[in-house]
Amino acid sequence: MAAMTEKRDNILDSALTLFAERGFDATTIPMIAKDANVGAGTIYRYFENKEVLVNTLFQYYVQVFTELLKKDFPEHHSIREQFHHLFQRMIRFTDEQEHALYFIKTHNAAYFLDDASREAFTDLWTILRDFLDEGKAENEIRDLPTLALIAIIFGGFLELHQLIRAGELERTEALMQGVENTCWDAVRHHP
Amino acid sequence: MAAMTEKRDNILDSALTLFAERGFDATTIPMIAKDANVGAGTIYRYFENKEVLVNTLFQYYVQVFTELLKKDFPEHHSIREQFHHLFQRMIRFTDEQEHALYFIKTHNAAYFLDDASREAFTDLWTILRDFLDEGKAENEIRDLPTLALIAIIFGGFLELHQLIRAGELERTEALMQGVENTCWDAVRHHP
Amino acid sequence: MAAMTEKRDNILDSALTLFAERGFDATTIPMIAKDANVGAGTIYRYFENKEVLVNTLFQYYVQVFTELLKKDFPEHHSIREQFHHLFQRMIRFTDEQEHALYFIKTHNAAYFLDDASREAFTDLWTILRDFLDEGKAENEIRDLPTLALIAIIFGGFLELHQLIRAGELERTEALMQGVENTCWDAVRHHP
Amino acid sequence: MAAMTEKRDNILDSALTLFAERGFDATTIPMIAKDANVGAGTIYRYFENKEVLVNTLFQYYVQVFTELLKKDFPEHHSIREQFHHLFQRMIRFTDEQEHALYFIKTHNAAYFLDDASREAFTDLWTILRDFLDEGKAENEIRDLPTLALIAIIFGGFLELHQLIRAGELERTEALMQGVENTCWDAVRHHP
DNA sequence: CATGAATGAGCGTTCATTCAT
DNA sequence: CATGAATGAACGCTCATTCAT
Repeated sequence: MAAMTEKRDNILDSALTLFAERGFDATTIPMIAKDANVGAGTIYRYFENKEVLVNTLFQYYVQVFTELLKKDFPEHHSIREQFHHLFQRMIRFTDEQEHALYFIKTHNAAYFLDDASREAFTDLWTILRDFLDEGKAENEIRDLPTLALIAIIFGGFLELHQLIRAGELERTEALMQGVENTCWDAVRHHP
Repeated sequence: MAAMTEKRDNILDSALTLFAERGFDATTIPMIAKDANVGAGTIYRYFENKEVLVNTLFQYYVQVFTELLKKDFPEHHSIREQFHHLFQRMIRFTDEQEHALYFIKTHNAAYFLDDASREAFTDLWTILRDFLDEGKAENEIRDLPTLALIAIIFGGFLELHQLIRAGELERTEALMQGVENTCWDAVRHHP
Repeated sequence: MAAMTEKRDNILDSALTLFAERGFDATTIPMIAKDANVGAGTIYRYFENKEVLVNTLFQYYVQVFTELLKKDFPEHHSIREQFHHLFQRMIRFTDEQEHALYFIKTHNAAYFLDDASREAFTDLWTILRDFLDEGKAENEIRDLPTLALIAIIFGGFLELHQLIRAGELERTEALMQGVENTCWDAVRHHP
Repeated sequence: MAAMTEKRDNILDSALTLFAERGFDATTIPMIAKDANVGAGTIYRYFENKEVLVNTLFQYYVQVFTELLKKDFPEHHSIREQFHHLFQRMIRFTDEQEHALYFIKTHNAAYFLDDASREAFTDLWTILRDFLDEGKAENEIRDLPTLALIAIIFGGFLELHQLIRAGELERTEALMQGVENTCWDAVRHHP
């Protein structure tokens, strides 16, 4: 059972790893096929072409990430606690899905992303946007365009994640704690 | 007059934009040629090959940026004033060459960079590292790995810059002022 | 049946003809592909690149020729009979593969030949050299540098072969007989 | 004076040397221009294109060679003396025009030769043809198709010349004497 | 006339995509 | 359905040829 989509999943898994490790342009379809133990032609039974494959992958992991952030969101707790929730989930996502966030980070501005992918990425931002807007209303968050604040937190966090992935920085609890504080100090309202 | 290097400059300009927007691998020589309004072969009169072109470009903008940061650096002023200098120069650099910093950030670890490019990048890196290390020594900057601090500032700032370029955010003096404060609050030591 | 290597053989056949007629440098991959009725990319399924193709071809025909000369060599017969054996086999080789010997002769000193090709050619050379040296030792062959004798026989024979191929001379048994005698009179010791 | 064709001569000289040393395909127009101390465009003032240049060159030297063989031909001497004359002139031509015969030898079957070049080459053979026909009539020359005899002498001689040029054989008087005897023994009538 | 910067066709090669099996 | 051999468009790059100076 479930054999019908097994190949599809293998293809997606292999594609994720290879896109993260080598990038979209340097990853060939035969490479993915070999890693997924399928024929090159088989990939085209599940995905119209290479761009559809990468967009499918991108949207899937952006949605997984989005849902992870949303789930168990401490609606009625303090802004600081909500920030902690979001930040910890971001960290958890990078821990659980070794390649996913790196793939998202390195491909989120790519020329081949379609509207659905860009929209999914925007949805991800919406969570942060709503949170920050609420925080600004409560005077807990700095009065700067919300988009700008997201860019700073997200851009900073992803850049850091990239360094950890590249092995240039060690992922310790202390570091993650420090980064959370850093990002919080960046966006919080300073009296 | 000055027509002798006009084509070379057009090529470099087109290459910068395309490398920044699509990346080195996804940018083809015919694309650059078309954008620069020259024949594909003409590019090879000025640059030995595609890798020499990208390295020339990389070194040029890294050096321009490095010199811009170094010039008039307020050596004996406060860490905050030094931060202000660096941040304003970074803003000025992105204003003057909207693609250059993004190009540098997305290509600084690329497989095709030669020794001169890596060296130039190290020089740039050194300015920021020395500044942050000095700041940490004076207890003015947060005690986090220097690499992490640079990642957060750059990652955040560039993500923002992308939004401005995309027209999603308007570049006002007030915004830039706010972003500088945000980044300062991120990295400064909070007593 | 046997369809699996049909394309490979077509490619080799076309390459042999074109390399012989135009030379390696003037023969393009598209030319070979067109002549072999395959796509240009197909050639690269069978041969890593153009140089591997030409080396494969070279080694193959040098070996075929070498073995043809060696087989049934009348070791203990007279020099004249040995000469007859070698000459008849050379004629047979050109009859069976009209371009092969000319291809070998025009490419045996080429810059793109690899070690295996040079070695194979040396083996071929050795047969003729040993025969002529033995003949000189027995005072049956003219006392001229062995290299010169080989050059004269091969140069003469191939020039003639070209005339036959061009249709300017008819290949009759009498002609071949006459040519063998001519070449023998060229190299034999005249008392 | 004579300045008007000086450039043309320089171009032809450089082309001869380069075609002989590297072959037609591996010689570029800029190479010839540089060696001849003219601009690349200048070559096109004197020769319509690269093929016209190589054909002009080919025809010129084939004619020079042809005339050298014809001049002072010992019409009423013995066949053997006439053969000696022709052979010595062949040798003299290779001595005087270091690159010319090698160029002719390596390019006489090339795909780019036009009708005039092939005709000139045929004219060269005509001298040998008339001589051999006369010799056959006098029963001094072997009874084999004249074309075949020319191929053997000429092919053999040129192949040998190539070895000398390549440095694999030393050009001594004894060798040249031996080669003449070899060729004579090849074509003469053996009673 | 002479030039050489500029061009673009065509090279060797790769790889996304197709389709006969 | 699954495959991988085959394809050909498009890559980076070279160089014969043109033409503004």
